[in-house]
Amino acid sequence: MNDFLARLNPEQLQAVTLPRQSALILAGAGSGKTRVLTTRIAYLIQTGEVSPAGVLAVTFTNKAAREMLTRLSAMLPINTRGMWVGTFHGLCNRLLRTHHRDAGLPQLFQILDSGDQQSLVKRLAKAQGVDEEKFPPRQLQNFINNCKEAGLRANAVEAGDEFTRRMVAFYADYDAQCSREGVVDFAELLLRTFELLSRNPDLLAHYQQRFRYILVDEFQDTNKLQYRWIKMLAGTSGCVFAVGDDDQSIYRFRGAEIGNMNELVRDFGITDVVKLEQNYRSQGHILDAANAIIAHNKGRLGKNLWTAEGKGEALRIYAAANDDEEARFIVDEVKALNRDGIALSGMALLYRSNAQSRILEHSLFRAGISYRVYGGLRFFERQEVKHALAYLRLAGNADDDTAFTRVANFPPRGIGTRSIEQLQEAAERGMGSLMHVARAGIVSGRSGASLAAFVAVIDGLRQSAETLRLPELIEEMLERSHLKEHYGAEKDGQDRLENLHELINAATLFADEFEHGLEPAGEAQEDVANLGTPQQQILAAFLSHASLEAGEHEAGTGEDALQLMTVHSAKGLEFSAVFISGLEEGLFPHENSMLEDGGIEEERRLMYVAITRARTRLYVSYAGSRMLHGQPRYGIVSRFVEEIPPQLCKWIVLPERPAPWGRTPKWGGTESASWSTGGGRAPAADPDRYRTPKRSGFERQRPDEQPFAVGQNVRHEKFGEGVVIDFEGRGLDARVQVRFATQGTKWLALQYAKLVAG
DNA sequence: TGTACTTAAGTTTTT
DNA sequence: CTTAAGTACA
Repeated sequence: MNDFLARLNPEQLQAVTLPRQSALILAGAGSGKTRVLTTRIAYLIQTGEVSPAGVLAVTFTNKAAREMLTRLSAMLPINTRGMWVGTFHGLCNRLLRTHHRDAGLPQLFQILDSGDQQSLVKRLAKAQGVDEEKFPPRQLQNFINNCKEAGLRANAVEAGDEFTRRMVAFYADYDAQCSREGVVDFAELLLRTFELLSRNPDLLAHYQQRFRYILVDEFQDTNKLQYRWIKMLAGTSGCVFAVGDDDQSIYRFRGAEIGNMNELVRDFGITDVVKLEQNYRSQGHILDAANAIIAHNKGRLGKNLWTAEGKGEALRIYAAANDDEEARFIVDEVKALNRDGIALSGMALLYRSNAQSRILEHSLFRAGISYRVYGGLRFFERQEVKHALAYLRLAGNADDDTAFTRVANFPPRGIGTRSIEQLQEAAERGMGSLMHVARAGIVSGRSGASLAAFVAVIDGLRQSAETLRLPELIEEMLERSHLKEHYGAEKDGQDRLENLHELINAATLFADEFEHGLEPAGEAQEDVANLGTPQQQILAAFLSHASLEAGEHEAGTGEDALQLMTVHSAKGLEFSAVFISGLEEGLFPHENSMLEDGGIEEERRLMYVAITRARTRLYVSYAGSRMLHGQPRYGIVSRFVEEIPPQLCKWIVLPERPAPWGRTPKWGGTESASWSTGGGRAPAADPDRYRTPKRSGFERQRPDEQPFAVGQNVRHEKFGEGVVIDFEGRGLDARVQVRFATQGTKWLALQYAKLVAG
C-alpha cells in the first residue's frame, strides 16, 4: 500500500511517519519539502488516521496550494476538492464568507488589494486634511498593515508620541471607513478571522475538532498573527506539522517572524526537530557556495546541505563595466547554453528588484530571445481590468467607495473633482457611502444629471447581476459603462480592449468551472453557498478570485522562454541554469536593508535562496556602473560575491570596451580577452574562455576612484561649462565641486547632477 | 470640466 | 527613464 513511502530517504520517512504529535521539520532548499508535506497528508489519510476533511494545510502562495493538491490527487484516489488546502488568505476568505454574519461583514464583502488599499488611504488622508509631507500615504498604509499583522486593532496600539498617536487615529478611521464600505484588506482577512474565532467559542471548538491535523508550509514566513491563528485552531488537542527553513526566511518586511520557529518548539513541546539536509537539486560547487555564504549569518538553527551527486561545474563570476555589458554577457551566455541543449525555460535570470528587469528585457528583445517576466503587472492589476472590476464591484456592493471613485468619472462623463468632493463631504456628514449620497441628489445642475446617469448605470448593472451569467454581465457592463467605446476610440486602446476580452474569457472559464464544481473555482463554491442569487454568488467568488489570485496562471507557460523574476518570486522554483545579476553593494544587498538591523542577514538569506535555485550552472554578475533613473550610479562589488570561496569560482574575462564616461574602467577587462563576443564559437562549451585571474584584479573600488578628476572639464545641463575643483565622498554620496564659467561655484551630488565630461 | 502639457519625484522584496 | 501630480488653456 504505502508505495509512496518507498522513495523517501530515512529523514523524510521519519518525518512522514511521525506519530500523532506536533513537529517541526527543518527542510533545507531542495531537500524534498513539498514531497514530505504531501506524503505526510497522504500517509495520514491512507492509514485512516484522519479523513480528508480533518486536514488543514496552509501555504503562502496559490501556486504551492495547487501543487500540493495536484500531488495529493496523484497519490490518493480521493476527491481533493472538499479539502482545506489553501493560502492563509484564501482559507480566511472561505471562513469569513461562510460566517459573514458572525464576522460582522456584509454578504458580498469585497477584498482590497494593495493598490485599492493605497487609494483608500490616499482618499481618506486627503479628506481629513492629513499633511502628506509628514504622513506619506505609503507609510500610513504600512503602519496599518504592520499593526494588523501584529494582531493589533487601533485601540490596542500603544502610542508613545504624538506622531504615533496621529497614525493610530488614522488607523481607526481607516477601519471605520472599511466597515462602512463593506471591504476588507489582505491583513484584515486574517485579523477578522482570528477575532471571529476567538469571540465564538462554539465555532472555534467546531473547527478545532474538525481539523485534527494542521500542516503549515514555509513556516518561517509566518507572521505573529498567523502563528496565533495556527495556535488557536490547534487548541490543546490539535497537531501541527510545520515545515520550514530559517535560512530561507525572506519576508520579514511583511511581518514574518523567524522567532515563530522557536515559539512553536516551546509552545507545542516539540522534543526533536527533524532535519532534511540532503539536497536533490544542486551540484556540489553550487551547494558549497550556498553553505559558505549562509554560514556568515548568526543565530541559525543550523543545517548543512549536502548532495550525493558530484561537484559539478564551477560558478561563473562576471564583472561587467556597466549594466549594458552585463546584459550583453547574459544574452550571449543564454544563447550558448541554449545551443548546448538547455531549454530556455530551464534557465532563470534573477534580480533583486523589479526595476532591473527593463534593461535586461531590452537586450533580450534585441537578441530575439523569448522570455517571460514574472511578477510584473499582473492581469487583474491592469488599469482597464481594474476599471472593469470596479463596475462589477459596484454591481455587487454599491457602498464600495473605492470602486465608486475609480469609475464615477471614467470614462469621462462630466463628473468632476468638485462633484466628487461634494459627495465626499456629504458622505462624511451623513456617514453614508458615496453611492448613497449620490442618490440623494445633492449635486445640482449639469453635474447632478451626469451623476444621476451614472447611478442609473450602476443600478441597471446591479439588477442584471441577479440574473445574468457572469460573461454576459461583463459584456453588458462594458457597453453600459462605455468602457468599450472609450478604449475603442483611444489611439492605443486595442491592447486594452483585448485585455477586456480576456477578462470575459476568464469569466467564462470561471463560471463554467464554478457551475460544474471543478477546480479551482469549485473550491470556492462552498465559500459563498449561503449568499444571494446563484449569479451573485458567482460574481462574488470571481471578484475574490481576482483579488486573491491576481493572475498567477498567466498564459505562455507552454512556450519555451527564458524566465525573468525577482529573487523573491524565485523561491520554491528550480532551474538548470541560473543567472543572478546586479551583485553590487546597495543593490544586492539593497541599501534600504543596511539601515535595519538584521537587514544584511535577510539579504544574505535572499542570496542563499537565489543560489540554491540552480541545478548545474550558476552565473553571478555585477556592473561597475548602472543607469538608475536616467543617471549613472557607480557600484562596488557585493560582499556576497566575496563570501563565495574563490576555489568554487571561475571569473570570466571579456575584452575591453570603452567606458561611458570616457575613461578606462577598473571594471572587468583588465586582462586581455580569452575570447571575443563576435567569435562564432559556442562559448559555453569552450573551457578556454574562462580564466581565473588574480583576486586582486577584482578588489573593491578604491575611495579615490572617481568618475571625475580634479581639473577635469565638465558640462552641466543647466549651468553650462565648468571645471572640477574638488570632490568628497564616494559611491552614492559622492559630490564634486565645480566652478562654472557663468554660474559660479557649486557642489553637485553625482547621484543627481547630470554631469558630462566635456 | 477635460485635456494637453510641464514639472517633480521616486523607485525592495508581495499574499 | 518612467509615473504621478500640477498647471494652463480650450
